[in-house]
Order: sequence, then structure tokens, then C-alpha cells
Amino acid sequence: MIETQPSVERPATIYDVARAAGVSHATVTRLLKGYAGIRPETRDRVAEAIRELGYRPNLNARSLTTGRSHRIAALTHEITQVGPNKILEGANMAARDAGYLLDVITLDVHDPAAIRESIDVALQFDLAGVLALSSTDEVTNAVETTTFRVPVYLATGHDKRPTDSPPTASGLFAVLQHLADLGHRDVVHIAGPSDWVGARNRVREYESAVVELGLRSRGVIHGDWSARSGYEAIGSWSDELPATAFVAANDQTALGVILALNERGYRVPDDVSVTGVDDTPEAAYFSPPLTTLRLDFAAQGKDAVQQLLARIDDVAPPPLPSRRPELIVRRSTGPVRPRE
Amino acid sequence: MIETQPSVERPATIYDVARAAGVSHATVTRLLKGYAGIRPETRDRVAEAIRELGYRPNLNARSLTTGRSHRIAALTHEITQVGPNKILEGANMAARDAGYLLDVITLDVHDPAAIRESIDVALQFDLAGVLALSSTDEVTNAVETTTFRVPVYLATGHDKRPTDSPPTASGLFAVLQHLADLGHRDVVHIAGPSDWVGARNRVREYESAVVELGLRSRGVIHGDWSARSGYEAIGSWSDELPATAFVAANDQTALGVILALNERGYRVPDDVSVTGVDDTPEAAYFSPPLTTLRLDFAAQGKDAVQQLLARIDDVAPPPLPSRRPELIVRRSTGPVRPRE
DNA sequence: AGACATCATGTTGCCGGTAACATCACTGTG
DNA sequence: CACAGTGATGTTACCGGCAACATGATGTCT
Repeated sequence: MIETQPSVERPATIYDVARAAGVSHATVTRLLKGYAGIRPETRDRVAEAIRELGYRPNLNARSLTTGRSHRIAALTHEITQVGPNKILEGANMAARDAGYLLDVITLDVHDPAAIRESIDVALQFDLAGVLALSSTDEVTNAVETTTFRVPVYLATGHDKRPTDSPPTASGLFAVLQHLADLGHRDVVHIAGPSDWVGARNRVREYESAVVELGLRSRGVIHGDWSARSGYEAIGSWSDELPATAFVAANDQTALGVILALNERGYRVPDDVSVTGVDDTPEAAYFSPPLTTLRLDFAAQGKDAVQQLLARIDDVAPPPLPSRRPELIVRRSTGPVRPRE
Repeated sequence: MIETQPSVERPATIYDVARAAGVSHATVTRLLKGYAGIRPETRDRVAEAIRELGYRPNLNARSLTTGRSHRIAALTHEITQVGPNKILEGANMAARDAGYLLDVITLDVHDPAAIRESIDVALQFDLAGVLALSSTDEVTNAVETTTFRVPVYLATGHDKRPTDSPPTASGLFAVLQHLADLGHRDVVHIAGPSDWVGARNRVREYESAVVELGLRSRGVIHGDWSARSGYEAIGSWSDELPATAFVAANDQTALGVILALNERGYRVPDDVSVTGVDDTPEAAYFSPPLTTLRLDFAAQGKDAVQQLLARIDDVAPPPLPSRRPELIVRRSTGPVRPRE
């Protein structure tokens, strides 16, 4: 399990390279910066020395003079869900492609003091920008009340801010449409925690879709994104179920819902339909495979990084692509069963 | 979705603080380093100035002089599984607690060139150490053939290296024991990819447990950790199943196995037993809830960081705690059905 | 041929810290 | 009362880059 390599001699600097090539260090810098006016033979000597010594610029020193640190921090919460994770991964890739390093600062979303603390630590590494992959009000709050001296981009996941959000943005409308088409009238939404921006938006959209489609909402229960909370939500009805379709806020919650329904003798989808959101890789292998919304998390992470980089470089940010989630119909939804 | 803050004036430096307090910058440094011999009134003035200006040390500059960067990089692969993710999270926390920042370098495990590339980028930020959360041979290889000039700790997840690994280390033995107790004799292992160290170790342990317990292995099928691969493994037997129990290499694979079994009319656990490994939060809510091994990923991450930090500080590494996985028995396993 | 661009390269100072060394004002002592 | 010792603080050089400016060798033009 253990392997170590000895610490070798110090890394080479431009001065080492310069000495090896018999030039001044400025010439080395010039080569590195792609300056054109260097005599070919000089250029070759320096390039050779660089290769020979395995020279690698010290980015610390560089950012000290340039003031540009080429590193950005992503504030996020504990990564137990797939979504945020994938967002991070996408962001990480995008950052690296742009020559930036992305530091992940994991915040304990329920402890404002800890959030402050973490942000404080992050600020000491002079960052080029901060990406707030904010999902909860606490994070949003902490970010908004902190003075970063750098650009901050606050992304609330795939959900738009309330003001500019058309009611169909998150895709829940398509889910309810699908259920309505199958003949369902009574539906229940098992939501995420109410202090999560995304959860609230889904509730909003659920409610407006219900109205628009002429359905009847028999309740909105706030869970915590977990399978357990889906399971417990079903447990809250001691006798008959109030609805024929359950719209979970994410796939994990839907998983718990399905188990609870099974245990109570309901068959999915024959007796009850269940839907999720996210389309995690596992959703297609639930028993039964889950009807859900496919979200492109990696793309969201990439989008967010691009927005932030635009701010850092002080150029006009590229238009934010609208990433309409896609409804994936599987076998957890079916026609409503005729009353016997 | 968008919020920005203006970039304010430059952050304060020790010189700013020194000027404000009417002392030399060295005195400021002394205060920061906790040097005792400063006159109380001077100390107060400086402290006041620091507060006033919101001074925060520039860690870039600091590491430039000290040569200690207080940042470590974790090399890992694409984070689609829960386990590696949790390991990272644990590592991140442990690193932060020790005053280090952890940079996650996501490697594309199947592209050696890309691995090199990523490592190269990382090396430019002079790192205090590198944590190779290596899971595949490719990563191991890349790490072993790269000259880092800093301590490297190569952790292969919860599995030990072949040489020092007792056959019961990974806990699969307990799983098979459990199955044997239930009367199962014919078992199949649906493993992870064979270039993953952890997958190979589990196969090894599976095989030795089978022998020791007097079971019969009816095959080892290599999947890719995914639910899909579990599903497809079952599909490889066109007619009757060769075993009464299926030991999956992780929970996701087990999920796919369960679905495939359901679709073919087998009931779990009445007809066939299925087990997983990991005990992801969802495993308890599969239909049926999964018998699995609980792994403490976060602790593994923490362990790894501590090992690395010991190397960085050049002290004797703390003994690596043995984290014996715990068997969690749920409802996906049951007594073997009497032949009808 | 002398004055002046121009090109290639060298010199210097700075970024924000750290640390070794220097200084200065006291104090105690013989 | 001169002098060494000590405590508090200031000066200086350096880390590894970058960039403004300086310099010296050519080439060009009149």
C-alpha cells in the first residue's frame, strides 16, 4: 500500500537554465513567453537547457509578480450526491483546459461559522476567482456577505434564479405532462430541503405545472435528497395513498419511494408511478428502471467556469447555454390503473 | 443565476500593516509567527492594524521563500463511484485540518498521455506532496515512472498490496461466510475491471474464501463497477443460472444484478441471493435492501493524507489503522431454496 | 564616415513574504 | 563610569519569476 520516492534535488529555475545555456535569465523568460526576437541558435541552446534540466516554471513565483494566480476555488457542499459531484468534475476539466487549477472547498452547509472559516482559508491563496456552486441559502448568504477581492460567480446549479426562470426551465413540467398523459390526476411531490435553491425551484415548477395541466397536488413533502427521506415520505400515510403518482426531487429519493411502495404491497408501475430527477447511471437499473429527467451536470460545471473566467479576464461572458433537461421514460411510470 | 462582486483594491501586505502600525515589516512577521519578544503595546498596535486592514498573508509569497507550499495534490480517476469520492472528501478534510489545501487532479485512467499531462500541470504548482489515490495499473504506472521531487504516497484504496495482504483483509471472506451459513454452495463473483488493484484483490480473496469454506465458484465475471455490467453479467447465462448466490464487487453492480434477476423471474432473496460491497447510502433502499460490506472511505482518505503528511514532515508515519469492513446483512440474502 | 535606428541580449528592481544579521537603548556589573 | 549583555526592533538579502530599462553590436542613411 505504500510507496515513496526520495525527494530529489531542488527543481531547476530560470537561473539554472540561463547558466546552462550561457545566457541571462531574461532571455530564458523571453523564450518562455514566446518572444520572437531571439536568434535561432540562442533559442536552441536555451531550449536544450530547459529540456536537459527538466525545467518547469514555478507558478507560485510567477503569480507573485503577475498578480494572476491561475487558480480558482469552487465552493461546494458535502459531496454526497452525484449531481454536485459531476458539476465539480465538469468544472475541474474546464478549468484545467483553460490553464487554471481548481481548488475545491467543501463547506459544511449547515454551519455558517464553518463556511466563513473555509472561505477564509481559501482567500489566503490568492485566487483569480471564486466559483460558488451554491445550493443552499446558507452558502449563498455567506458568499454574498463576504468581500472577495476577486470575481465571484454564483451558480445555483441547473436552476435559474427565481426572477428569470420560466416555469418550464427545470423540466419538471415535462415529467408532469408525461404523468398527465398516462391518465394520472392525483400527484405528490417529494421535494428536497426547502433551503436549497434547486429544491424550491422544483417545488415552484411542480405547482405551476399541476395547475396548468389540471392535476391535483395531494401534497409536497420536504425530504433531504436521500433515499431514506423518500422512504419515510411514503411512510407518512398510514393507510391509503393519496395519489397515483409520486414525483421525487431526485433519483435517490425515488429509490426510497419505490422500496416503501414495494413493502406496502404496491406494484410500480402497475399500481403507482414514480419519477425521479437527475438520471444517475443507476437509475436505469432500479427495479423497475426509473423514469427521470436527464441533467447534464458536467456541462453545467463547464458553463459556470466559463462564466467565471470571462469575469476574471474582464471580457463579456459567453451566453449561458440553456440546458433543457430531457425526459427519460422508463418503466417506473405507467397508465393509471382503472379503479376496481 | 449570476452575481458578481466588483474587484476591490489590492489586498493589504505586511508593508501596509507595518506602515499603519508605525513599525517595520519584520515586526509584523514576528507577530504573525508568534514570536514572544514584542512589547505588548507594539503588539497591540500591529494587531490592530492587521484587523483594520483585513490583512491576510499571501500564501504564494510565503511558500516562495519557505519552499513549503502547504498544498498537496491528489491524483484520482474520474469520480463516478461513491467510494473514491468519499475517500477524496475525507482526504480533503484531513488536509484542511492540517493547514493544507488539497488539489484534486482528475486523471483519465485510460489515456497514459493524458495522465502525464495532468501530472505535469500539477507539478508546476510546487506541491508539498502528492497523494496518488491510485486505483488502476495505469495510474500506478504513471506515478511510479514520474519523478516528483516531493514525497509521494501511493494508496491503493482500502486494499493492501498483494504482498502484505492477509486473505481476509477486504472483508469478502465475511460475505462468503455469510452465504455459506445460509446454505449456499454455488457462487459467482461479478468483479471489477481486472486492471484495478482493488478488483483484483477482491477476486483473490473471493477465490481463497471459496476454497476455505468448501464452496464452489461457478465463475468470475469482470465488469466495470457499473450497474450495467452487473445486469449484463446475468445476461451471459442464457438459460439456467449456475449459482444461487451472486457476489458483486460493489453495490452498483449488485443493483444491476438484481434488476436482471427480477426481469428473468427470479426473486431476490427467495430464489437467489445477491451481495454488494461499499454500503452506499442507497444500498439500504434497494428493492430488496442489499446485504453488503460497509467500507469507511472517509477514514481511508484521512489515513492516506496522514501518511503523506508524515513523509512531508519527514517524521515516522503513524501506523496505518486496519479498517476491517463490516458485514451489513439486509434482505438481499436468504437461505438457499430447497430444490423442488 | 559619422549619426542614428534596430536588434539581441544583459541589468535592475519589484512582487510579498522570511530569516539572518545589524542596531540601538537599557540594564547590571566591577 | 566604561563595558558587556540583553531585549526590542530595524535592515538587508533572497526566493523565482516578470518587465522596464540599459547596453553593445550591427546595419542604414546621408
